[in-house]
Amino acid sequence: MVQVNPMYQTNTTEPVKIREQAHTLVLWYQHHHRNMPWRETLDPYSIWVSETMLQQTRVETVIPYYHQFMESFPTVRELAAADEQTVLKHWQGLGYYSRARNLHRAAQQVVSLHGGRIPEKLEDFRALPGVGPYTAGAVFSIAYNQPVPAVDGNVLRVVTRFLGIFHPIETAAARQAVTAHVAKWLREEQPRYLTQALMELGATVCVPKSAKCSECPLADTCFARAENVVEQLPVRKQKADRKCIDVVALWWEADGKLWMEQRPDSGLLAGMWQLPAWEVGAAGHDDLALERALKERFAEWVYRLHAERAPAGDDLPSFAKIAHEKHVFTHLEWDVHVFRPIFTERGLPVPEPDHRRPVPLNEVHTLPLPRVYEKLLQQIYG
DNA sequence: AAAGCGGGGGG
DNA sequence: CCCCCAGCTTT
Repeated sequence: MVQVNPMYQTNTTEPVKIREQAHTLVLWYQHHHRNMPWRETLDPYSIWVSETMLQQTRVETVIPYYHQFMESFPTVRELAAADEQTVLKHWQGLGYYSRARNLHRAAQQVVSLHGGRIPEKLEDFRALPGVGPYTAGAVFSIAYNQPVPAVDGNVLRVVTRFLGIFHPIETAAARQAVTAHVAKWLREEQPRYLTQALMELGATVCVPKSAKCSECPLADTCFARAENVVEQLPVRKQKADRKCIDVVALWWEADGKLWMEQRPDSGLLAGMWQLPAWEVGAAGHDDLALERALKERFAEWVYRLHAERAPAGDDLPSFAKIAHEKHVFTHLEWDVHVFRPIFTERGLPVPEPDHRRPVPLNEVHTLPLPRVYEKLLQQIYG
């Protein structure tokens, strides 16, 4: 259990104070909120889509994706009926692609298990893939106006500052304390407005750096404001540092088609398409070492079914480097080096299409591509 | 509890 | 360069 500083406990947690705070928050929200596409509807499906896109993603980034997505999939039934690659294509560039695949599967479950209506029982909605405590709280409080807390990064920042919670926000104790306080506020106002007020306050006033405390409706009784520790909250644990990995990728064009590969069904960039590529270990290889590594992988792939025709080491085709792009993920870093084969006169065996297949050049852009490969293709096409 | 999972905007 | 964003799932 997280103890709130006793000095401020009476300021913040008395029932009459809770009511005042909730009222102040909603009043502030009604005067200062920004307009957003998903704030023009109470349709639970629309709000669910927007909340899913907004996970770990800024509002400005989401807006164009939201419009396109809702135009293509106006209802949960149309989303359920779409194929996964089409849904992923709509998500291209947003990141965290499991969100799209989970939302798609969840839509199918809504149709098959709930008759196409978004569940109104919290337990049922929460059981859908990709629906965690935040999303459930957001949809239920905003669309259904039910007092279910929606605690996101904004709310964690606002409330840890307001109450002076110094436990790292990754811990269950801190989140529980924040959630409990939000639950008290929710009972005093329309959940729909209270939830959005907290998020809006965190997004526009109680921001991570240079918070605008002079504009804050809670400034009077805010712990961090009074103690001058606004910039020190919330407390976060430090995360492990990134690994850097060299990746060799292949540009192999023949007969107007480009060899592409689909990534595995789980893990990083699951289900997305890229140039045939192989990770070759920690970054820092020189181009000669990279080419050598690619030769090995290439031979393993292309000559696998043609062992008798496999040329000896020096007779393998050589490769010319044609592009390079560094790409930073949250937990790792890729140095992607693209090589083009320089074919010998007798040519090469054609591999069996599996997760790799030749794609007509004018169809490559229809596949869902990770950002880094989007950039590389752009570089190479010119 | 910790790690895996994208991408970009802003200080 | 670092931080962190309307988080969820798996281990």
